[in-house]
Amino acid sequence: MPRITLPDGSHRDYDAPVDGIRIAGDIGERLLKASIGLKVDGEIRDLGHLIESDAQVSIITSGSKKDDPEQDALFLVRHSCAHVMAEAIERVVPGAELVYGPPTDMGFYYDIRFPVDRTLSSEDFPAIEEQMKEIIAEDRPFRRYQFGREEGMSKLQDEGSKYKIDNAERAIEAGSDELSWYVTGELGTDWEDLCRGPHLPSTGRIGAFKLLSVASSYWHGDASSDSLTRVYGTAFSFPAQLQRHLDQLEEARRRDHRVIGKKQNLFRIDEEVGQGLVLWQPGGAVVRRELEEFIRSHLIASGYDMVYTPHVAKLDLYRTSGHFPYYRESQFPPLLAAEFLDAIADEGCSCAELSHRIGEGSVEGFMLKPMNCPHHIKIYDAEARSYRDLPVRLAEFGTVYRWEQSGELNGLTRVRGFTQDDAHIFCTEDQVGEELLGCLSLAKLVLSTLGLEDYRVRVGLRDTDSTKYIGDPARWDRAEEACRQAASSLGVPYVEEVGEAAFYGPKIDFVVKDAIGREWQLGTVQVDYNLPERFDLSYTGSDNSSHRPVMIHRAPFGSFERFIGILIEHFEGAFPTWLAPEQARVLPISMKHVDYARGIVDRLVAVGIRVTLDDSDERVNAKIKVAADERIPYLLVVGGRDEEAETVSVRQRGIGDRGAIPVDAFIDELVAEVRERRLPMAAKEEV
RNA sequence: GCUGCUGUAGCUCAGUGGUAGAGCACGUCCUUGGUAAGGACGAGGUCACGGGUUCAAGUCCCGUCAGCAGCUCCA
Repeated sequence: MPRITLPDGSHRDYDAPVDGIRIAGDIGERLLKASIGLKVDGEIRDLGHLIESDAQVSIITSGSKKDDPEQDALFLVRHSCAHVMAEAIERVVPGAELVYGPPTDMGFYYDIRFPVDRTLSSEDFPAIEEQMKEIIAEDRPFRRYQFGREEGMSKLQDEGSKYKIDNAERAIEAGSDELSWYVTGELGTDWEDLCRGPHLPSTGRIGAFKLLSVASSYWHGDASSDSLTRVYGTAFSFPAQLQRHLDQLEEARRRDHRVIGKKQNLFRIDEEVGQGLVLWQPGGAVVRRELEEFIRSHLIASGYDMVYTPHVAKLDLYRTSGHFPYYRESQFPPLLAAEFLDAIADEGCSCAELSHRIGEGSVEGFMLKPMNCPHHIKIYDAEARSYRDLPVRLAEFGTVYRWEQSGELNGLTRVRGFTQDDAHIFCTEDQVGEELLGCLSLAKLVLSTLGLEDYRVRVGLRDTDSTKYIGDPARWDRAEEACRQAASSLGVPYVEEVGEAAFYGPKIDFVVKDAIGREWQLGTVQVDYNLPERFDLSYTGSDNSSHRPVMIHRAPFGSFERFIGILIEHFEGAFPTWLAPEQARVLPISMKHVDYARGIVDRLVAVGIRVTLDDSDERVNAKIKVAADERIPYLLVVGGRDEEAETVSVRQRGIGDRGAIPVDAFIDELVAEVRERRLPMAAKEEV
């Protein structure tokens, strides 16, 4: 006799198993009409799911646009839309084999194996969408049919899809007693798919959908397995929701750092220079330099020593550190010493053999550095260290080179040569906690100055069941506790992730949220017991005996390339004045006022402002349009009236025309804004 | 690396087998203009690169390189 407890705490008793249609109908006609599914003891179910015993039940409705924090309704809509799309694709492309089609955070996809002579492209979308509209218009019910294991498996054997058989085997392995199919309409005549569900009551409840893209994927995510075609789409209960989603995608495209970077001449990636290798144009170089100076000033104030190290080192260094040849796949190939090449050529060494020797690491030469730590370790080790010297904090904006797969490269956010805000702290074990907190606090300060106030940290811990971690478990426990402590005392949200530690120590990752709510993974802080061991580092303790220091790697912003890419998108190219490549532009009303304008430029240059003069023979309207498109923070319009009164007429980005301001007062204001690294008002509000 | 799409002027793009185009930017001239594009004229291209098909290729085919979306990867 099920007792159904509703979210408001009230309950209804039934004397027989009951489904959601009955429950919703008992509550009210309007609720029934809006109902699309159930949540039974936290699990999403079909609206028609039969509840046989006492349960907590809430009814999922297509509901109002804001009223679905759990996205349960979207889950149902999207999952069902994936089925509708699959049916449509099978109609359009006979012989397509379905593999797997789940909903995702933003929509859904279906992985499909196409006949060898057929591929799918976005040109096929209109035909598929047409079929989907028909299926939705028919408003066919989703019906669930369950079979026992044997019966279900034999049905699948008859159908003969190895992918679906595999799905079923996995479901059974995961403990499922039965297999279920969903039929879109009538069993035997309409389309069906092996599926765990749940689904909408009928296809007509899909209010709006759109196919978005096509990509390839691998069966089981395994690159050596079958290659599948993945079709992406998204779906909502209401057309207005879809439109808002598409608007958001448009907003993200407008902020694309690759587009803005090109338009504002911040950086270039030139194919003759190489994939993933960034050329910083003068404008982008200003942003980077300002950021470097800002971070450097905080590093120095926090007790770091700045160092410089070369971009290459001998392979031996990386044999000691373990980077070569172990991580060979993600490094640029070694630079082989000329003497070495000559010598093995004399021996008659073939290319194949040379390649093999590189693979096993038995070559002599140099390598572009994939990490800065070995160099910093050598600087630590250059002096005899005592416990009184610790912690030693060595910082460098160190450029490293990594051979990212070509498909991974993306603007500034994934590149092959990049400069980290890197530092290595050598300390005693007792100092680890305090040093971790110092790293996090420094990052917090920098992020808040840039208006990136919304972020969280992830603490990566070891999986105690695994054997891949090196070092003393007791020491691991202490280091993990120190990471937890540091993260929690920072006062920002943090999550712990077991199994995410590096093999050599636990770590803390930064994830920031930008102006439109997207999350970006920045850098990490990592505790390392491995490298001090490999390089046999030591310090003399107060007991006059030798001890092993602990190392902390920290690059909280990751790299300048990625960080600036994120900043470009965060600010939509409208940098705060202190970072803006061009901070002000003087716009004379006519050529008669160019001399006065030039005088203003000189005065601003004298106080360190980056300012230019627009002496083009254009009207002021045109000059403003051009400068506004370039997102210049201050436009100073000057004409006869200003010349007489010693003023500039200020147009401020984001505010508009502020009218005439005495030159001295404006200069004071601008200098103060830059010195204090103030944020533009708009950016602050949005965060 | 894999799949799909794309590569034409500095930028954004049109051009589907028959004499390379537009807008912006750039140059010259006219205009001397008070808050989001005044006007005229001009210069600018090995149509990514290499092969092939064809009387004829920016256009069709193959390969290479590069970009984009996703997959996989990210010490």
